[in-house]
Amino acid sequence: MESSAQPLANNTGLSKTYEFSEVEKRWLARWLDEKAFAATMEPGKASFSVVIPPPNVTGVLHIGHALNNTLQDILVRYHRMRGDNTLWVPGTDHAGIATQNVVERQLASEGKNRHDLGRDAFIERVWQWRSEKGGAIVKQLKRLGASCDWDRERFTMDDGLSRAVREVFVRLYHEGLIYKGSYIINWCPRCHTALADDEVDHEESDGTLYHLRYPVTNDAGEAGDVVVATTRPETMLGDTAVAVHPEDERYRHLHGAMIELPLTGRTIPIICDSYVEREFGTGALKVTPAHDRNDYEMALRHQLPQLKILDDSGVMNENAGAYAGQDRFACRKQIVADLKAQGFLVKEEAYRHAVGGCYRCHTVIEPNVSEQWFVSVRPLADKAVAAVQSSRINIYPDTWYKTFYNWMDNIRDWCISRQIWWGHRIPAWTCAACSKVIVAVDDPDVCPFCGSSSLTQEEDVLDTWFSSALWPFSTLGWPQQTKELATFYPTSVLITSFDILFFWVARMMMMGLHFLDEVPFKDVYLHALVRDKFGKKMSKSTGNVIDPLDMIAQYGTDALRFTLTAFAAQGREIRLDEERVDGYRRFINKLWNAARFAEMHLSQDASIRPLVDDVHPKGLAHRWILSRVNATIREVRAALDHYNFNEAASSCYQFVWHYFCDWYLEWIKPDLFSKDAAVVAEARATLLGVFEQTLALLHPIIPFVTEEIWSHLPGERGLLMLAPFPEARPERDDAQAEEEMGLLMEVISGLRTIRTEAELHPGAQIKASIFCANTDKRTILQRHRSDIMALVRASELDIAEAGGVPNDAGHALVQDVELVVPLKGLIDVAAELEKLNKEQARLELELNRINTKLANEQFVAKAPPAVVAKEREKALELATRLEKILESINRMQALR
RNA sequence: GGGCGAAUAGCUCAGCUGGGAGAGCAUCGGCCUUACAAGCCGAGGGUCACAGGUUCGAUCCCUGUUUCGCCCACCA
Repeated sequence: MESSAQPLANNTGLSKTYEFSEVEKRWLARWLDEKAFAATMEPGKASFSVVIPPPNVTGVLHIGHALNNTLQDILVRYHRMRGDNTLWVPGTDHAGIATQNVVERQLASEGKNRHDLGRDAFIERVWQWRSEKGGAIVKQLKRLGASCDWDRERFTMDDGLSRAVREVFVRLYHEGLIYKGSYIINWCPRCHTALADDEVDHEESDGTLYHLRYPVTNDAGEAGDVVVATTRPETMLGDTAVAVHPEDERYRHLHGAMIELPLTGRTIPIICDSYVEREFGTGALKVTPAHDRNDYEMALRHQLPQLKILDDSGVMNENAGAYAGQDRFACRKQIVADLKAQGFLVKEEAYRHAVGGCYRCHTVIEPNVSEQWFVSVRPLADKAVAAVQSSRINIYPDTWYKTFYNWMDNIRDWCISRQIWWGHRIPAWTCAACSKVIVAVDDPDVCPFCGSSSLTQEEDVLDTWFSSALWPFSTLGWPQQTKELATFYPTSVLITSFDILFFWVARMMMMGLHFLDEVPFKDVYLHALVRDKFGKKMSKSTGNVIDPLDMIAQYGTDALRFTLTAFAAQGREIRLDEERVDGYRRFINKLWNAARFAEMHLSQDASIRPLVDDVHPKGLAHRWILSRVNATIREVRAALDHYNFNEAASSCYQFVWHYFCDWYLEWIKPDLFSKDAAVVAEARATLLGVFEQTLALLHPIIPFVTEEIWSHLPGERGLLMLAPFPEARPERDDAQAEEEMGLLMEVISGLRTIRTEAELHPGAQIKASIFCANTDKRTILQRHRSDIMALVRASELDIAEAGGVPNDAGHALVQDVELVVPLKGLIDVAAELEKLNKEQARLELELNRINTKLANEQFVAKAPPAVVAKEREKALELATRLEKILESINRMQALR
């Protein structure tokens, strides 16, 4: 057929501007309709699987989710395109306390509480809430483009997972790794439940350190005083001893003495314990075993009684005597006042210290002694540590290893019971007849020990993290031996935020290794927290929250995804700046416009064939861009294989904008418009081939725009998301083309610089000379003479071995090549000079005016300093501009 | 108290086992050149925190200092 020298009709399929909102909606629907995200389990293929860190069912998508799920989606799409059996399991977490709080608030607004409903009705109510509102985050994840296998969505409370929870609990119990015991735990007086150590947030706060005088009664008759220091004076009502360090000389005479505890009339002993820090406070420590962990442990060592003075709501109980019924903080004030009145308060000093709060509701937690269920984690932790040490699990970035080991070495038993209703109720029953405890997977009807049918199930539920710990295998069907489990366990990588390394990641390792004897995931990638651009944590109260849904609405999902990817450098906190999102939106737009250009040249050419493997274009630019594509493919693959997401993004960006658009497309324009059909065909084929590869390469990061463009490229094609991921083809590496293009690009840039510096009109045609003594380089330059001329707008270009540089010429040297552009005669010097002179006059006038103003003492003294400063700035600016104008004038005059 | 990390252009950051100091944004100058002014072509801008050391050579490795940030921890 005839080659077309005309641009093809403007009636292209791609709209002039990229309407991301419409495109995203359309493709998401299509992907879901076609079940393109569904896992495959074809024999003989490699497997790639990921389980989503299940967001709380109460959650809404925040920027952290957006980051987390973008990174997962990139890997999942990448591996799916590589042809692996790929599964991404989605789901949500029942989030015990958080969800119960939400529903309780709802009830409160109706003037009710959960006890009004009773346990069963309340749980029913939570399920109802979940079916109405619990799916919000799932929709948002879809909108983000998350290519999860949505038909496999799981919920930590659904039947299968609940079954797994029971199975695990029962097995651990019978192995002696779960036990019930009385111990001091963190108690939230608002949520009315125990909290694990890591569910307590310690925050610095300003408090007061009270020094209290306790009178000593000594049998020998030498009465004296001991002064103790405390931040929580109300707990003195529960003191059962005062401790001093055994080697503290100051208190040696008091060993074995007794103290008359003020306000209570109780008498308590002085004990010696080396836990006491002699340097702190007075060196004497009041001991309140029921309400302080260290005191509790000390009390065990000394067989001291535990006296509880607070109830579960943080209200003083009957043991508080006259203070019973007071709230703990009100009581604190009262006690201080009373002690002061009776002369027992020695001093108060301001004191900054860390106070523990409930991680859900931020209520100050109260250490409390109670009956709880625990997991003995030591044996489980040892397996996890061994797996990491032997590299069966790798952690990225590797800075986390040390933290991980350190934490695992100091791990304590895990308190797994929670005194709430929403969650997996502990599968333990007590027989009223024989008092034995039955722990079983299935609800027992009768006591297996005595046959009695009066069994009472444990009231407590399990810590939310208990079920999350099973997530990698419970979601795959365990305890059944499913095909999914066989295909996808262990999962390939876990991507999560570092702040749940211990809550969750470590516990998954323990459970996976214990029950399946295999790691739950081979790699762990811990990403940073997303902060604002000043490095501050985002929080509603600070008002610096960047809402991903806003970003999506404003800039598009792809722009947000690309931004997050570009920021995801390992081991670095992410300071998200909205301007960057806008910047990457422009990148998407650039890609869109390149697509429009490509489409213009490709769409109506029925004979167009994409580049096939055994065809090798001859044109330098084609060879060069194919070589660049190869390099980029390698970079992106290597980056993704090593979780260097930012590098993948930056390679793509560099390739698309600078190699492909700035150089390649500009370079091949003459080819595309050529009269020579072979030249046109080669250009079109290469353009199509390269563009296809580019889209495929970018797809994992920006799925929507790439899929849309892909669908408009000529030829029958399926979904891009299921197309093969590009592979580097060594036969297309072309060092020679890279070198030649490198030289030409430098020469062209050099000539452009001369043009710009000479202040030539960009449209003006120049006559340039190039002198190059190097024969090889000169040959290259001569071969591409017309390319150079096109790209620097030269009407004439001499390429010679050597020559002289005239005085009135722009001159530059790149790669041993002298670039010369004679300036004379290229522009209308007279007209230019007139323009410049006018500008000079204008600037001088203005400058004069400001200088006069600044010379005026009155002005400088009385005007607001900011105004004066601004005037000075302006003067400086004008002066520099004037200087430049004068330079130009000089140059012009030299040309005359 | 223990541990970890960071310090590179005005801003946000790359710089992946030692040899060229880089990107995006912002700034300045010039352009609506037939994909893109959401663009193009150019330009300016850095004692790579500081001080030592190793090396032919240090942003990079070592030591110390300073300043930030984070995590863990029972000093009441």
